[in-house]
Amino acid sequence: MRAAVLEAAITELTQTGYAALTVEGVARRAGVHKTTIYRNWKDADGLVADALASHFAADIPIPDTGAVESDLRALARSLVATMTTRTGRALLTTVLSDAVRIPRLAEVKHALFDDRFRRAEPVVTRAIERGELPADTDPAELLKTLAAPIYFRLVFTGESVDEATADRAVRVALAAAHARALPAV
Amino acid sequence: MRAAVLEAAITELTQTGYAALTVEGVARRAGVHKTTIYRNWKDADGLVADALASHFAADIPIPDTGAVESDLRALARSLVATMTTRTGRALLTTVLSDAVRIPRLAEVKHALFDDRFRRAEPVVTRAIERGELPADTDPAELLKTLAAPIYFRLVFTGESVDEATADRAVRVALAAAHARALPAV
Amino acid sequence: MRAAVLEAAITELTQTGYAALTVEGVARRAGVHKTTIYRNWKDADGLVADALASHFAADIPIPDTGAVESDLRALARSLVATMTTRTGRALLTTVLSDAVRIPRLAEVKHALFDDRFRRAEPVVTRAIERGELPADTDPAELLKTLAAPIYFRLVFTGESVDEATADRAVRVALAAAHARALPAV
Amino acid sequence: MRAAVLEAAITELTQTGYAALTVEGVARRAGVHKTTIYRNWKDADGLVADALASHFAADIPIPDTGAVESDLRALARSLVATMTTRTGRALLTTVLSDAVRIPRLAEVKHALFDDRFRRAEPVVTRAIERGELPADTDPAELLKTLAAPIYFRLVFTGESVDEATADRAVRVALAAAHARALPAV
DNA sequence: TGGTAATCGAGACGGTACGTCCTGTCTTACT
DNA sequence: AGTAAGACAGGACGTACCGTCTCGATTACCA
Repeated sequence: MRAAVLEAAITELTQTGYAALTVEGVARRAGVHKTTIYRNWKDADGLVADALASHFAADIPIPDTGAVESDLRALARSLVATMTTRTGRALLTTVLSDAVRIPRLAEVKHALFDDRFRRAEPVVTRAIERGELPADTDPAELLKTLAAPIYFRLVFTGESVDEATADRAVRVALAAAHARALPAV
Repeated sequence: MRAAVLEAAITELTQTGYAALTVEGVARRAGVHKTTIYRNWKDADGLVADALASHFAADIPIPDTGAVESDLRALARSLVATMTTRTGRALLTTVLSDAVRIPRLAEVKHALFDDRFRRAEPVVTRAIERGELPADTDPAELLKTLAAPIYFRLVFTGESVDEATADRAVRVALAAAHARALPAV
Repeated sequence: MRAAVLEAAITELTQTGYAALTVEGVARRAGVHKTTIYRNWKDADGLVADALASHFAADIPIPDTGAVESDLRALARSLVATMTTRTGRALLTTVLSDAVRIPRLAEVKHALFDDRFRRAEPVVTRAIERGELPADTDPAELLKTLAAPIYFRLVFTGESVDEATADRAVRVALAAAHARALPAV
Repeated sequence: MRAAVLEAAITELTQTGYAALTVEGVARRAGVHKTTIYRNWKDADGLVADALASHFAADIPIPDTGAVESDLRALARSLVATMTTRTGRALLTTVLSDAVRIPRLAEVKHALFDDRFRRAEPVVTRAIERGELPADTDPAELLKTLAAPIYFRLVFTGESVDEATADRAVRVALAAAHARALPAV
């Protein structure tokens, strides 16, 4: 039952959007009574948070190719792949819509974005150990510089986002990392 | 009347958020009847779009200090200043909430981001003419690289965003611009 | 203009009924602006009252055939003819709907029903003078007895009302008039 | 709940009339939410029809005194008693207001008038069996002749209606019934 | 003939009610 | 004990009219 409801929630989310999602709609789609949902989740928000969390729970693999550039490229491309699906877009708009006000959504956002970066940090530390990056490189910072333009294009400008975008992000991030060691421009 | 409604909409937006905004609520706050709003705007969305547009209508000044770095710094800092107010944050999340589905919001988003960048392009072209940046630098691309990490922090990670963030963005953008002329890392 | 509005009101009355009649609807149909109606009539009720009064203003002829039975028959048949038209029915339901509460409608009712009887009284008094009816016959009473079953069928039972109904009403009224002179049954 | 709503509807009907009755008003008075009314009744009309039906549900007793005159007198007087209360008058005008257009009201009218007459027919048939009335007397016809002047005065002329009116109606009805056996006047 | 007044169309406004959809709580009955 | 079913109070939706108002534009009349 729980699974059916969560899946129905994801479907509604992708089809009608977060704003138009209703508990009754999810219940109908899941073939379940409204009260059943209210028994298991506090809100529509709680339900959506759970649905998103369980749907995106599958860990993304942390690449280890031996070279920082290909590692970063793999990371960036997997990010692009995740977020250009219909569901990925739904996730984005949902989480951006009102996460500030809805604690459960903020948690999901944290889990899906911040944690993802933290888990990828070894990619950077390994590169530092290999001497590919300056010793004082901040892994979190570099990864944000990597992700930022991708998310920016996804969310703000309507531009198409593809592997080329990912690769360009890698170049920018590496350039910035190397530049950090140089005197300010 | 129109002004009162738009202002009330902005207030509701900052206080209760986009999802919880109701036409009746705005009408109450503006001291206006619901039907008056429906006479002038098709939707709650249309109203919100108008409110956002009018709120951000004040043109940001395009700096021209004679040096690309200080120009970019001025741009980045003014962006940070705009978006770190309570209202700025609220409006930012509103615009992002479901612009995919709501054409009027998409228009506002376009006006708010794309147009803003276009108006700032002279900053980059002047720098190219002065020889501060490689001749093949893409102005739009550089400006996106500048804005991306700021918006990214504002929207995704809960980190504080301040002038230091702005300055760091300038460094990254310039590093990336110069690196474009070099062979790929 | 006045004429166009009154005519439009009658049309609306017959087509959509008194309850569903709106000032705006009448204005639309009359090709006139709403305010014009409000300038000339206090209410929808006032408008309807005027419309009915002017439409039914045409006096019914008072017959004088020389014999009470044919006089009454003419009266009854003209009543049937008036009230079985589409407009006549509209008049009936309008006037019955809420005349108690709406003074202007009560006036119209008075004008259209009571006065009509008063004008017909000579028919009875002439019959009394001719010796066709007992000297103590109450003209108003007799005419009400004549009209009552016709209106009753029109308004209460859905039965068809035609000339036969009119003639039957004449028989009953005359029987009652003659019986008045006899000892109570 | 149902009872509270129906009672509230009757009260609104007597106080403000059919035209001015609103679903929200009834809901307010009944201490019930608007949607509850819409769940149980299709329309304001349906609600009113139900309210009227339940209010007049109390069967009028069919008299059997052994003599036609006193039987008819009892019938006529009970009719007068029912319809001269404030509520009775209000409900009468409601039923007549627009029954042509509103099927539910037509049903109620049918139940209120036709059925009531049908139930009273034994009064007449017994009188025929006793030889008090001609064998070919049409019971329905006689009862209509009895009721017509009472309703006529109630609805059209503003005259007071009392027991004397009832008794006069009895005399007229009996005179007409006897006259039927005689050659036409 | 030119100004004044009346009359009109046009449409905005605050307001009431419409009938619908959804919320979140509750009770009942099944299983 | 958990569920389907569904009633309920409540809030908001977007629409149709209400009756009032202000604003020109058009007449028409009179000075």
